[in-house]
Amino acid sequence: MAKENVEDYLGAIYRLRKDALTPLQLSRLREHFGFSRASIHEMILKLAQRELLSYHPYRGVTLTEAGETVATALLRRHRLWERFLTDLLDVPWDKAHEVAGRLEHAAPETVTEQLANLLARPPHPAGAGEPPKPRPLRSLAPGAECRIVRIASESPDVLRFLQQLNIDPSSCLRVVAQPPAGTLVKIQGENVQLPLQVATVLWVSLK
Amino acid sequence: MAKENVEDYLGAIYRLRKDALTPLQLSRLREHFGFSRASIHEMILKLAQRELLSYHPYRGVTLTEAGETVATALLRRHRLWERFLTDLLDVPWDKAHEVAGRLEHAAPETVTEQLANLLARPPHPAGAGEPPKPRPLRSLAPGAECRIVRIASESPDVLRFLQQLNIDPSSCLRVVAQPPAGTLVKIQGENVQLPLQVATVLWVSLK
DNA sequence: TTTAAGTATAAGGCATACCTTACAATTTCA
DNA sequence: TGAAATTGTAAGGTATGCCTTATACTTAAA
Repeated sequence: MAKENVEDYLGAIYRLRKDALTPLQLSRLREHFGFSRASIHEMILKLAQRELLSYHPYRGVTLTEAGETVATALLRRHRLWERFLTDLLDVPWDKAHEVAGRLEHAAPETVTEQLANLLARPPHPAGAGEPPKPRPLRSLAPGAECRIVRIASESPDVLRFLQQLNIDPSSCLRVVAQPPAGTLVKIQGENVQLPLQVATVLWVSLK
Repeated sequence: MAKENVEDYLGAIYRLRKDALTPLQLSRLREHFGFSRASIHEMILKLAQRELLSYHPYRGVTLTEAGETVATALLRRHRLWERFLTDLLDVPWDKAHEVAGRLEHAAPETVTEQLANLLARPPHPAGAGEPPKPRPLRSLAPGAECRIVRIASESPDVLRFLQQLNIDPSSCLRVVAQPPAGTLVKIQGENVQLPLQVATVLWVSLK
């Protein structure tokens, strides 16, 4: 059983199960990977046997402690490679996510830690006080100016949408309106309507 | 047929066939990969069918133009990742070789080119004149001072030997003697006898 | 020229992670 | 409560890249 697949499954479960209260249904995994029901099921049984997760038929799966350790380590590596790609290599945001998904498996722990050191040298050595806490974009009142700090989605559709508008973490914008259908923002001098699907995954920090 | 395997075979053939005059025997590949004769044979037939190489039974294989293109591109990527790992992440030389062997498959061409840009910014912005041309260590007379610039081998034994002595590209040394059995050098204040197997793969630039 | 060493090839196997099809069990909701 | 939708499970299949064993062929050296 390939280490890479194990990690991918555990990582996906960790990330998809935002709501830590309920188990993650296998159909969510099915959507995510695009594999057949039977394949997902097969893998889940194997992972359960290894005690990396527990499986409750008709309910879903939950990571065990061991499984969560693997998943969080993977996530850390993923984020580091992603930052390396975007910050140092200027790879566009959505592509970085994809490539990081492969690099994260290729480099051993020790190497990734070195990568963390490299990235630790910040390009903008921090100013004075604490940075403002991130908040969901949807929580802002019209008129607010902010900077995007996180994109809480991995959906290719969402990432591509943002990519096309040249929006990435660090983009600055002003909220124009918050109609129910989404959020209207002014970014780089242009008014843009962000559909709910997109607006809800953006986290920003106020200016 | 996985892209990765194809590349590994073509890359190995390219590198092992130093002497471009004669085809590379399958037994060399067998030594290199440690696979069975039958497995090597099987892959070679597939690659020949794709016209990435030509196979002459009992003689060996030669890369076609297409095959060579793949191999040289791979080699370039390999070297870039290797430099990234050693120069920016301080990964030890032998480990960098191994890890680069996996990273080189994970990143697409475009990303690797960005990596080349990143590495192009030299840490020691070049001084005045041209850097001295590299020469084989064995060609130096006793007394010569030099810096290692290249290790023209991928044998794990050689790399490990050098690693243990803390010798890597950038190490400085002085030639003490050139007996037939190898090269006696003074490095970091210590006299070390480099066996021929090692001495012949070291390229240096004079100080 | 014969023989040993090296090389080619065929045939059959294994494990993995996918697949489809078909059917059974459970849950949800009208 | 009963039908519809979802989910689980079994059975059998595919492709890949590796394996071993066995036999046949070629080369090179005595």
